Amino acid sequence: MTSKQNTQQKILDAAERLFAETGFSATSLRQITSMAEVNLASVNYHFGSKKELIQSVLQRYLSVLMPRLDQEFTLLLASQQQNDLSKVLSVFVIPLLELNKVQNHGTTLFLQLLGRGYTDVQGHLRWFFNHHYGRTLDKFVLLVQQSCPALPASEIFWRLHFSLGTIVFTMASNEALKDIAAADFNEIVEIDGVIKRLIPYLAAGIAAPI
Amino acid sequence: MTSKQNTQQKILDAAERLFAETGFSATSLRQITSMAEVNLASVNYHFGSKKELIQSVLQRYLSVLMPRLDQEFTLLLASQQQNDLSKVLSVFVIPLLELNKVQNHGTTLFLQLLGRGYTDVQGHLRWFFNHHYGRTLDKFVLLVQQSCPALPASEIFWRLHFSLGTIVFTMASNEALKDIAAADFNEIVEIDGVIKRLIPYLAAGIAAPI
DNA sequence: ACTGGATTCAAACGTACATTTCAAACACTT
DNA sequence: AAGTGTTTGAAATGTACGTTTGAATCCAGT
Repeated sequence: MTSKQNTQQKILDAAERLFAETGFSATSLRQITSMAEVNLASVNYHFGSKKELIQSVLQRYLSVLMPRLDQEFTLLLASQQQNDLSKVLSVFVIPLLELNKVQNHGTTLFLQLLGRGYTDVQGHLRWFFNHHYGRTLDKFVLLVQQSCPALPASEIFWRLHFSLGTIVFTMASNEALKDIAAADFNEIVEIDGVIKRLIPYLAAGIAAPI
Repeated sequence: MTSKQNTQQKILDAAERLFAETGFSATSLRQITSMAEVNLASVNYHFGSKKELIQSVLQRYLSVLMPRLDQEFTLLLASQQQNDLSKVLSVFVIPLLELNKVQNHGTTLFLQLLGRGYTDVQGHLRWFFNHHYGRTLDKFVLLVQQSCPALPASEIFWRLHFSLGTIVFTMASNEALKDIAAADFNEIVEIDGVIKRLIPYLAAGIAAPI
């Protein structure tokens, strides 16, 4: 039993690193298993298929993050007062940073994986995500609508997708951006620095006058 | 001579559609050549390799767009007055929409391809782009800095990359977003509608208070 | 120590890919 | 109409992939 969990975990650890770095389709099971130092066949033995491995990799983070977010959203919704948009967005910060407890550099890894999930052609991921966590997302949209009563729902729809793009793209190219920032501005930026830079940008964009 | 141009063009037309839809690596030369109704070998004959085909596909748009943008940037820079950020960003609109003259749905196709260029793992594209059009981009960055004198250069760097993410992601998932908007809000949005929705969002985000 | 299910292993399978090859077909000049 | 350089065609090459297989190995319960 211990060796089984060990192998599964070794596969998950190697897979998430490679997936985050180079994307899902561009990462082969052979790369994963040789980094994890396990047999090639063990991926299909333990996870069934590459597709299911991808979902398991994401699930390790989502199962921690999403209930926390759901709890925060519910709390804010119950408060019945109109919440400032920055405050609503800031709700993400702590739960995201706590993913570092799941794994070293967990926050960065998760956000990169999320980005890959949207930019790689992985239709099953979109379904998987909506099916498991659609309810929680609905609460978030409601909160944003409440904090921007002047904006029509359709405008909010577009701006939230713009924002998703900002986050996803930033995280997908996070390594490159960090390198450029270090070279051009002598800035050493960690993931929490990026997140805290994102908040005012997103808040201003979402709440922009029409 | 006519048949040569014909085959090359047929390949380019099919390639750009498939690349935009499913990404560069996920599109095979077999898909391209069978959609274009040409022989498999003709891609390597006319373009040398898949990599060079990708660059040619992008170049068809970039060679029209970038000189136009460069011209506009130079004009704005010469005006010596402090330009409003929205005005700077709006400079993109007409040149982008004129890509529809290059090809049907040229604007959408180009922006989707641009997105793929950043999210697919295609290191050669980043080099290709910077090498050919780095000068023009520098002018744009300068304009943004002039219009946001309160912001430090490093902050502008991050926010411009956030904005690139917004654009690229939006265009990569353009089809899906259009469908959802149509279903949920009875909205029929074309590419120029998306671009015009983007401008205030981006302008507010880039100029947000720190 | 024995047994039976869980796990690992090396090897192979079938498929798809980019690229190469070389002969056939073509277009254009003379 | 012949000849020449350009373009296309069908086939093959070699590589990499995800997945499957069946035997070998491990290990807990008796």
